[in-house]
Amino acid sequence: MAADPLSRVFSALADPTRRDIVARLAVGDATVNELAAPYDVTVQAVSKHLKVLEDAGLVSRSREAQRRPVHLEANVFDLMTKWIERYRRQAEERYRRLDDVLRSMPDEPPAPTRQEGTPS
Amino acid sequence: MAADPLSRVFSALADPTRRDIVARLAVGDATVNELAAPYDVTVQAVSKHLKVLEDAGLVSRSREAQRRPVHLEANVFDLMTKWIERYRRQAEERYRRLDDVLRSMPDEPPAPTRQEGTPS
DNA sequence: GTCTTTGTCAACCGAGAGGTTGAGTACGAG
DNA sequence: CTCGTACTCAACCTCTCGGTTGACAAAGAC
Repeated sequence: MAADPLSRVFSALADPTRRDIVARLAVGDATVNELAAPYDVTVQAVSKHLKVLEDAGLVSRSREAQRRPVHLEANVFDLMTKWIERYRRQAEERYRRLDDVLRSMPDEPPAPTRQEGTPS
Repeated sequence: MAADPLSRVFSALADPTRRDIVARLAVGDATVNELAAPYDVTVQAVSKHLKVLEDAGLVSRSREAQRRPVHLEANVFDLMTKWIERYRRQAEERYRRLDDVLRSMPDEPPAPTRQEGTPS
């Protein structure tokens, strides 16, 4: 089922229906039937989607009579955001440095490390 | 192949190998063979992973003799970050409001809207 | 008690993902 | 031109995913 938490969260949100459900839940808690209403799929299918979201930690389900209100756990987003920010920053930093290097390189390329066009 | 861009990006990053490749590329561009080296899978498999990343817009491949240097396109992360931030903020805002309501509710619960026990 | 509502579980199905091997392409080196 | 290197394309295989139907559990309503 994808062992690591990060894979679970990413793959949970890789489905448009599930992202839609998350968007709906951001407004407020809802029952399974309420969540299923907008889509032309069976309630069972939505129940499966909720299980995926729950396994990813994005959602929690409590018990209340025969209803199972679904609640969005927004804090799990942090896991993704941290991962994304880390590599974006790293890549942008690298880009900035490369830019500096290119700027401080008037004519003579001093032994390129690897990857280089050094066009004409 | 998942029509919408957001699904493509999320599902591209749902695989640990692909996230690893992204992490590697954040350090600097690399060829397919260099990227394949750390893993015990064939070069073809890595090439497929790169195609997925490329289709998601996370990566670009140029031509340089017979090498195909792979480059990380960090700006696509924005798509995800925006989506995530939107609903996280919304959910947190909702939580804050609920908190306010609970705080400004001394004893008497004034007509519960939905979902409520309010026993006896 | 029986009936209805709400939701889950199990089994099945078709499509796609991720892996393999094998052949083919593109390019520089000799 | 021939050879080796770097990579991709095609076919195949297995396993997972999203959907279905059908049966079941749990808890009010009557």
